[in-house]
Amino acid sequence: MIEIYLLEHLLAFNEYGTLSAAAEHLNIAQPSLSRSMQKLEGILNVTLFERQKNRIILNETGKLAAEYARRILDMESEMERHIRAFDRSQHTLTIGSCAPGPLMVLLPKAAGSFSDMTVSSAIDTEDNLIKGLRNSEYNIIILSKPLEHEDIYCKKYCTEQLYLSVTPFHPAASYQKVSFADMDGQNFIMYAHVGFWEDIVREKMPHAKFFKQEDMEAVGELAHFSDLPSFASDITLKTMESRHNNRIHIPFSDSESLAAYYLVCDLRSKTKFNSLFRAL
Amino acid sequence: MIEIYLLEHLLAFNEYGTLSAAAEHLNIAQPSLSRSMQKLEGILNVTLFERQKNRIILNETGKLAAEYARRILDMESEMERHIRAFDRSQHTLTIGSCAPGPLMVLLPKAAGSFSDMTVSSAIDTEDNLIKGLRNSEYNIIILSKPLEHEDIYCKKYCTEQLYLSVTPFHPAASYQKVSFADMDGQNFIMYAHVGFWEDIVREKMPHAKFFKQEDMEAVGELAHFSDLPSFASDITLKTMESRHNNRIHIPFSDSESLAAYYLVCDLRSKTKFNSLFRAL
DNA sequence: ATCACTTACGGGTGACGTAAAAATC
DNA sequence: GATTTTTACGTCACCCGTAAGTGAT
Repeated sequence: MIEIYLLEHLLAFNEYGTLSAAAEHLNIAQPSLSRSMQKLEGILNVTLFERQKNRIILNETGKLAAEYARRILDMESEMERHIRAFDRSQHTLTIGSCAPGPLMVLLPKAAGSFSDMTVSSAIDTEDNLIKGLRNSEYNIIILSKPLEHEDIYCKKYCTEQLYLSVTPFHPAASYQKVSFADMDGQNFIMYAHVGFWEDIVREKMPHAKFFKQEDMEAVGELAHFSDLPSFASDITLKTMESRHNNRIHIPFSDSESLAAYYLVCDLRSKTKFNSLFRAL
Repeated sequence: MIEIYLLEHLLAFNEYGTLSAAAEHLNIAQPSLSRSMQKLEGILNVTLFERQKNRIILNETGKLAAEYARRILDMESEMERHIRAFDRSQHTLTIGSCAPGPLMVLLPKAAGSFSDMTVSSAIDTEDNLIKGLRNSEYNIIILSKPLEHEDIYCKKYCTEQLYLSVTPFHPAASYQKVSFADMDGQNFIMYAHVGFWEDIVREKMPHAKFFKQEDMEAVGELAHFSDLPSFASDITLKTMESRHNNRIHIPFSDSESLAAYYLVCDLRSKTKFNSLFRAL
């Protein structure tokens, strides 16, 4: 059998035209390369070069050999790349969600159920989530609507109620409930990665402005030191105690302010996640 | 890079299920194979096996690796096979003909023009000749009709006149000319590989019987020691003097008994054969 | 003289074999 | 006890580098 290093040497010679130049690029001595080419000819029992006294050129057979060398080396590279990627995917659980709320609940449990795996997560649009599930970029996705399909497992997970978060001095502070219409036109502090919530508040409060903060900490800081209203939810109020500071939280009354979440995964991989699903 | 021997080892393990069995078939010691598998994992920086105390099994990543190993080794085998075949074809000139006559003239000249190449020849049907030229099984073919095509070079080569060969005691021995109809119904000795001539004599003498001889020598022997008529041509009479022994040769009068031959080759390879074509 | 290739020779890596240990059946 | 895998250790092959030689530019 022809070992890979011989194919690499052949390919380098094909690329650089002389043994010396190719040897230079391969970081080996030139006589080594000379011997490699002779060895190749010996293994194949075929002449690959036209040899002049101080010049060596691939003949037609040699060019064919170089072509095969290229293909084989390409396939080896692909093998290494693909196997490493596959191994990564075997040890990584990627969860995509249409909103951060359900991740706050799910991620700790996932980390517990799959302690040997790296759990990563992302907020994405529902369309991208579904696409990503199909091409294995996501292992589990969380949608705000159920997804019915023969190859898909889908299970209702939890709900999330949106709250308005204001200082005690805000006019709405004494309300029991508040509607989007009540707050339209005001300026809000908002976390940048709220997923589908952004679509909802922009649609329901078309005249409002939203000061988006990339950093979750920044939202807390700004809310603490400014009078601007912001958002919260039953989930964030439970998981992030700090958000209560000096703020009054009033549930929105509109039906859109109550979201239902659905856990979705590929039916083939459902068994892998059963331990997690049962723990919910 | 992963050397080929590692892929061979992996594939053998995949096939035989245990290191010991695979090592046996590879004709290496079993610890060597154990180390090869560890080395593979090291190069890829990936776990390929589920290891129990005295058992080792490919995991999903390992199965994927074995699949790639199979593909790469298959491609290597194909490379070796193809290159050796190509090299052979580079040193072999294969001439196919619809009849043996023109080969008798052409082969010596081809051997002279291409002294560094092996010249081989075959008699075949015209359909097979044309197919064989297209897929490079033949480099040059000789047809009884011209072949017009944009990628094809075609040149009139020579003619061949068919003769009847009889003993002086045969009724036809005194004829100046003889027609196929005159001889229909008689028994002939015939060389088995006369190509398209067989179609012609069978068609023109539907009631004749032909005793086909695989061996060219056998035709001469039988003709010498029997009274049965046989065939000759202006070409065979010129190139094989022995055929004259005790025989009278009378030309057939039918138009079909005069064949015209055409040299045909691929237009791309015409330059390679120019020296031969000019020598004609 | 410089460049390009080949041959000759010595060195070090690493692939292999043998031996032995540990674990399972 | 038989089988299977892993670790340890010594050996030898072979791949590489250096040096030297030949021929061409």
